[in-house]
Amino acid sequence: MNKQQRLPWENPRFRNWIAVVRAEKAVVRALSQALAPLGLKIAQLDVLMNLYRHPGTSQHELARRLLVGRSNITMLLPQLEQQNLLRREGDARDKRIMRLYLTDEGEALLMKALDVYTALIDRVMAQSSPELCDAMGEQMRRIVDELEGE
Amino acid sequence: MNKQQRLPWENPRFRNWIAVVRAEKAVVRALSQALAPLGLKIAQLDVLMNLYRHPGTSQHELARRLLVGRSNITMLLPQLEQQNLLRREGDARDKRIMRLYLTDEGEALLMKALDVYTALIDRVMAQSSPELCDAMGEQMRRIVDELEGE
DNA sequence: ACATTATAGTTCAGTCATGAACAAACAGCA
DNA sequence: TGCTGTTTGTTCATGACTGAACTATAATGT
Repeated sequence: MNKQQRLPWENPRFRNWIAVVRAEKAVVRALSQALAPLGLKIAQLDVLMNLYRHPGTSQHELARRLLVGRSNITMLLPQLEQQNLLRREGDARDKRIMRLYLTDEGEALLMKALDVYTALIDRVMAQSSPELCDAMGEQMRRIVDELEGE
Repeated sequence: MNKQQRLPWENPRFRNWIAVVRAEKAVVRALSQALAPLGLKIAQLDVLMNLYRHPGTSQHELARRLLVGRSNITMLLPQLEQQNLLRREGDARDKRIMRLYLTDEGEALLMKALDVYTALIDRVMAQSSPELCDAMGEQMRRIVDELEGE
């Protein structure tokens, strides 16, 4: 019950995790600024990326993949739709489902945004060797598995 | 200008970074749930931790260390003050400054919360060797340095 | 001493995500 | 067919955080 032992800032694991949080926050901030000239928010970029990889996704699937609530998607789409970045089509068989597709314009903007994104990631990840980077990615995936139960 | 090369999900660095974001999100979610029985939010725990390490901090300093706006601190404090977790004292020399101190009650609750926090971090970080964990922490600190300019 | 500038904290309006409650559409089974 | 339960998307009230404007104090320069 020695108090010193309990103080987490002397625990390497704890300090390292704090570093993860700070780094994530810093990159998110930098990415937000880098995307601003394109008129895109990170959440919107996430949507466009997912639609590029999975055209015809329903709003429910999209919400699940992005780890956000369905209502969030509902409120995110009109902005993107009005900018002609994506279109929504009612599913023929199931009238509840709205299927989402990128427009050409949306795809073009996505490509620009991905250039920005990858440039930033390359820059920050270049601080370490590819091997260490891979090891860290693997470590992070194990954490997710541990917490979300495979 | 081969399109394949530009798609970031085939870029290991990019995929590894996505893993970082997901892991951070998962841990934050788990921590929120683990702290709920104590009646604490993560933002509140951050405040208590900082006050423990730096008693007498001003609100401005606190905001800067937590990387949040000053107004956020202003709105965070009354809840904690009403629960008798901390107290605010006007600085004697500079009447603008409010200095913040943990109460005994606040310190006691902090210790409980830290137990919860360290248990979670130990659990997720136990997925990897201490050496790898340290290497990753170092990597993250380099990222922060790179983005925030030392 | 006085005017200017800077700083600490507060207030307020706006943004973004959440979760509960809801309507419409579907699925399954008597 | 009709009843029941489920799923999809929307609406709404709520909470967290932000940044700009504001007040009060303090520091600086002449």
